[in-house]
Amino acid sequence: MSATPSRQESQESRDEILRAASRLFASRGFHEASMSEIARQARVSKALIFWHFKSKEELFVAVIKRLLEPFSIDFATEAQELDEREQLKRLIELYVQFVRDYTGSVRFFLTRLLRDDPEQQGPASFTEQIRVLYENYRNLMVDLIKRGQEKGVCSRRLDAETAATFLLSTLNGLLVDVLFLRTPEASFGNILATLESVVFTQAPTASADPGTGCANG
Amino acid sequence: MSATPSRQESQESRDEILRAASRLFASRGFHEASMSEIARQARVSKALIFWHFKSKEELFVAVIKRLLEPFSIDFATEAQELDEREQLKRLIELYVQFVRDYTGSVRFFLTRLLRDDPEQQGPASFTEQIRVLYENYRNLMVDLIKRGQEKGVCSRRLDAETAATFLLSTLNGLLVDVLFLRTPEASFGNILATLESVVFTQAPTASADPGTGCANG
DNA sequence: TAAATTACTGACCGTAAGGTTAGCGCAATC
DNA sequence: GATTGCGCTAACCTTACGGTCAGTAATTTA
Repeated sequence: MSATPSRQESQESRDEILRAASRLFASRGFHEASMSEIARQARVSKALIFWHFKSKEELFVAVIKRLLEPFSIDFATEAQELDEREQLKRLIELYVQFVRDYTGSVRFFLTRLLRDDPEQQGPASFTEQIRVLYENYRNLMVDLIKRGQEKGVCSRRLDAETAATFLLSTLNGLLVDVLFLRTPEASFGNILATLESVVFTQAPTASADPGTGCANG
Repeated sequence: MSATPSRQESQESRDEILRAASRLFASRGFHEASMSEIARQARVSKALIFWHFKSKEELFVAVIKRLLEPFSIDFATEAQELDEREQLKRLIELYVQFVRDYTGSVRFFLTRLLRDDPEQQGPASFTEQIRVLYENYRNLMVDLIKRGQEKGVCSRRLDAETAATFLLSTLNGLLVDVLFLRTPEASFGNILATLESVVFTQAPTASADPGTGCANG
């Protein structure tokens, strides 16, 4: 805990910088987050940042990498013995949980996604990375629904692709509501239940469920 | 079309500036859009911008006002003789259409919404304005659903508030999909149909509808 | 037609940004 | 125990920003 630099403290200062940078990039965006401010918050000199990372852009990329880490859920091995219904529920739960836990990062991602101008970007671009991640999650969902439909657990009213899009859209929308418009989360559970009533067939495993699924006039 | 300024050309140059500013603010955000670049694109001197608007912030506000104009839909008078079912459909259609027509503005709004940090803002803030607009739209929807439920046109499986949240969430999610992730719009129609099957009771006015609403096992 | 006003510009200013450089103190290597 | 190199900083450089100002040619007012 002294001012004597060592191999190990180098790593620590690097981390400190990444933490400060994450915070600032997330709350202000790339351009409004200044290197001086990052340095101040990380309690190091600005020059040290440029010693660790050769440009602001490189620092940014490092931050992104770090934020993206928790996304790599090894879902396949995590929830193998559950049936399709429960696996799907768990997948949705993971999504909601992730957004809750990493709200800052999600905001950050969305901001970047929104800003990056349409099309024409290298395949290694940030937008592309996120799209791939999202696609993977989505594919997992499509597979689950397909298998669920084969076993009669999922409704066939929509094909799996459409059902997944529907599911994800509503989840994303809920996310937008809470994140952007700051709607109270009151109706959240209710809505998830409705969602489930759309993708699943009638519940075999009973749970606290007020509505009985299908209303007619 | 000469270089002679006149009362009328003042208005024209002002418009030119607003157009350029809209474009740049939308594509780059507030901070990355520089006054010099706006001036260049509007083909006027930077000083003229400061003659029309006393600061960058003021220019920005003027741009916002302009972008917000098309939002004021006088829906009430537009679709009075339709029944609740058709009115709701029309309301959804308007939303989708708006997002399609003003994608740039919507991106812009979202970016702002995302950036403005949580809470603590004057009630006249931009975020607040948009939230009010959104609330109005939402209330319209809630009212329609309530009336629809009374007349048996809308399903009672969800209370009107929750149903509206559900509807809007999915719409927003679809929007995010198309806007952020650039998912093909293929499944769009299918999903809207599903949405309708959730909020409405069984269709009295028949249309091309493959699924029969309720599947069991 | 002289004075005042309007619409406009080029040159300029202070500030803050991203980035560089010269060099410091400490730790390990020989 | 001198030398090498790592971790780090203060001070500096260049560039681009938002914004100002003095001035000018045309138009309106008198």
